[in-house]
Amino acid sequence: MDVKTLCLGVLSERPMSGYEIKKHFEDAFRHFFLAGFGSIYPALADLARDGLVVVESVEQEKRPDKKVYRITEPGWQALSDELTAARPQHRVRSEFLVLMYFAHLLPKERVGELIDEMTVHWERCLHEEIGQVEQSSRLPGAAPMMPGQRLGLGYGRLMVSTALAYLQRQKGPLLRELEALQAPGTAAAAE
Amino acid sequence: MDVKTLCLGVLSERPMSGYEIKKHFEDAFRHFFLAGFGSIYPALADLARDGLVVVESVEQEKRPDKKVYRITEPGWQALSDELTAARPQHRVRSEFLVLMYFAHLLPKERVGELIDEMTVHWERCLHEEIGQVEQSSRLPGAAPMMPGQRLGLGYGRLMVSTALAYLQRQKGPLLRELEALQAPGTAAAAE
DNA sequence: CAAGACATGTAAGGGGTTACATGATTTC
DNA sequence: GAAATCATGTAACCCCTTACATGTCTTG
Repeated sequence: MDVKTLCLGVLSERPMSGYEIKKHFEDAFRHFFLAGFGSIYPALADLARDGLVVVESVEQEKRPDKKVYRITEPGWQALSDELTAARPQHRVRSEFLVLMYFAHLLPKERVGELIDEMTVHWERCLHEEIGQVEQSSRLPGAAPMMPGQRLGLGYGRLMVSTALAYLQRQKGPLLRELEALQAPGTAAAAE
Repeated sequence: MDVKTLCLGVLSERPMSGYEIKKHFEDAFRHFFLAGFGSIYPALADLARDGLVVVESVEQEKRPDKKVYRITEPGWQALSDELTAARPQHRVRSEFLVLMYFAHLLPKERVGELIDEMTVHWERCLHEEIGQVEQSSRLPGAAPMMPGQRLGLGYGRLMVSTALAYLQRQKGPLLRELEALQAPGTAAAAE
């Protein structure tokens, strides 16, 4: 499943510009799918070329023109086909855990810093997410969240908070074990 | 951080062939970093070209020759530099959660199947992992696990089992909500 | 006055996945 | 007899990331 399908997907909710699509990506599936302008704009151009979306230029005052994309009938069909054919994959690529795996090769101060950095990152994730959920639920007329969207959001929050708690539990013990390794009787310094 | 660094990393434990490195990747960091032969073999060739590893061809009876790679002094330095410079990133790419996000566009039977498929996958993950941990701890002389390695393994197990429990909790409610959406008074079938 | 939001794109490059190519041995 | 394990590699391709390029308006 590629960025094109994701664009079609968000356009199934309502017409949007490329810029808005990126924001929507960040709001809706930040913790399981990300894409930059460099992938979104070419994807939209491809979709338009293939007739899966139509474009309308909207002039704006005091702003650059906006190109609003709207999904077409063939677009709905393509989206449906794509969603039906897609395998439910799920991959994690974590440089952080790789670094932890090799923690015994690093100074233990650095290991502590890495854990702290990850902690801060995940805490920000959690707060931003909660903020957004409150935003959407606050607006009375806003489109109600679909059940699957709630599931995804709940999943993200659960994973991040679980990971955070685990890290906090493990940090102390890990650093103590590393210390014990690096100085078993203070005799290992000279090779 | 790329496959080259990961190869150097596992070679810091002991000399290995490309084939063994792939197995090690699968054993040690299956749930946060994967690489196929198509990335490992070229990576090893690059490392050898740059003098970060040396190769020794080992002839075998009834088997193709093996090329055993060993890390060099410059290799240790490069590994150290790489680990020091690396940012602790952590990305998830989940087609499964994208599919759940668009669950309302799918037949609810398909949604159930997707959840079941993911459940089976994660259950297998968990069992294989437990099997491997038991294997390594059973062998008395085997290299004891480094603290960071235990952390990574624990993280993986916790995440997978948490995700599994969440999915099982949410499956029923999700399907019921989708049903309610698709038939609000049995009137939505005709567009 | 700087930073960030709004707004759209291109081009190069990098890195990984997939498929192809080959072949013996062991296990079910 | 088929499938899995052991064993190494190449080549094409695809997709994404990053950097570049441009400009206004608003907010701190």
